[in-house]
Amino acid sequence: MSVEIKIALNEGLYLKEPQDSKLGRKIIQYSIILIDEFGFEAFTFKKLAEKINSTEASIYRYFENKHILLIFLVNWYWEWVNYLIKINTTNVDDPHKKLKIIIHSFVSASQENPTVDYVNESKLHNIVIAEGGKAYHTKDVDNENSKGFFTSYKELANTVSQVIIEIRSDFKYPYALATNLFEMSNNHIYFARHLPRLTDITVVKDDVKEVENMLNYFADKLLSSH
Amino acid sequence: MSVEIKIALNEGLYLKEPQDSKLGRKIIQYSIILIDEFGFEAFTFKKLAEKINSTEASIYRYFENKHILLIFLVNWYWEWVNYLIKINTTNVDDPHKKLKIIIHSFVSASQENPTVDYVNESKLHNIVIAEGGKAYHTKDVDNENSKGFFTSYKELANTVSQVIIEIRSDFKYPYALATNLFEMSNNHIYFARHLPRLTDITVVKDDVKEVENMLNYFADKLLSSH
DNA sequence: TTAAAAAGATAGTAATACTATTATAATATA
DNA sequence: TATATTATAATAGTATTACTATCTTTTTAA
Repeated sequence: MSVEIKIALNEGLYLKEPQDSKLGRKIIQYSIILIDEFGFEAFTFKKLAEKINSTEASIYRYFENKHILLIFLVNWYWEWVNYLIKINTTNVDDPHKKLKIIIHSFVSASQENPTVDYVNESKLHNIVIAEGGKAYHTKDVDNENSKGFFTSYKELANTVSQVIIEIRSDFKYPYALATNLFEMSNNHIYFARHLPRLTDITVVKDDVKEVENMLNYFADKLLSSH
Repeated sequence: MSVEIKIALNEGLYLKEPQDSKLGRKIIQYSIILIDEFGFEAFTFKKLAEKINSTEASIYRYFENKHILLIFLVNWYWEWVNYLIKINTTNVDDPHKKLKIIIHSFVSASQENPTVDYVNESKLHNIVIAEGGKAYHTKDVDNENSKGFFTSYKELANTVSQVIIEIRSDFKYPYALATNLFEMSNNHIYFARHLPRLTDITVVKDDVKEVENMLNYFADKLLSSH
């Protein structure tokens, strides 16, 4: 038995649902590979078209431009993490345990099953780490936000904040802590790899347990009652 | 009496020191204004040249490209904040007080004196908030890091981490907390303005006291001894 | 089998991110 | 004050990027 997953994303993010056609899935698959390899700035639809033996024009039938494609991919990741958190926390009652599972999902969702065959979750996580902020750090953010392009992130923040409130209902900053744990996870994996003097932890060969320990320490301390 | 400040930055960041000539200072001044107005992606040397009645070629004599210019500006900000922290914490012995001053500098360095006449510190802070991450989220980060392009951020992180260690010498994550306070400050000002459901605080008319309170709360709680 | 939809092929445009060259203006030094 | 040096401006040009348009061929679905 295999589990079929199709992650439903805001319809404004694509001109034609890429998950429903062969070419669309190839666009997702190879855009992840190329953005991971060359970085977002050097990534172009032309290079992608060459890679998948298609044309720029065909790719433009799916995505308005590469910026929207990036938002699509990052949303996919947010949804994916939210989905994993949900299945991994069902039947878990202790909110402290739930938060540990959440933090584990933040640092290593990419190593989880089930996987979607045209998405390399590990590379996608690297894209979120290195380029994710560019999805919403743009002059068009208010307009894009009004179209619901960042709803998945808000839902993820909401999921996490609910658990935080379960732990301590009087905690003043549940949303900020939720987003901060997510951002901090990505930031410090990036720092450990590229700017190690900006952090205390190390990441050796994708072993992110130090990041996980740090996030658990921060969360526990911030949510402790004394 | 006026205080002359010249912030010394890594020499690899420019082809010719822009702070030493009229045109160079105009490039700094109006690049800040234009990046703040149009965002980094839509900002071009051509637009800047038109704005200051000069030419693209002349600007290219100062900066290799707009990405390096962004790194220059962000470095300028990091140095500026570090400088303010230093003068505002001299003769302050209590490290708790020092950390409060640091946090105040993070959220509102731009409202401090003394100022440099060709730098609008408030707009520069907005650039750091909205575009700052793009300075080091690039495929070239390791190469640029090896040239010392991010030294100012590391020095800032070091300054702050020393104070953290003064407060609690056994704290395991002084650098991570230092950078996290800085990143969190910028992130949550941005979230409050553009993606309010990702945070708990509000920022009305550049009044960032809620962010400041939140950072103080986080820092105190994380560094409390029980 | 046939029509509709999807994809491919090709061409073209405006803007971007530069580089090169030459001319002119400002400044520094003898 | 003349002259050399340097800085800036003016102009032109190129490769690449980020698209748009149109037409043909292939695939799929009724």
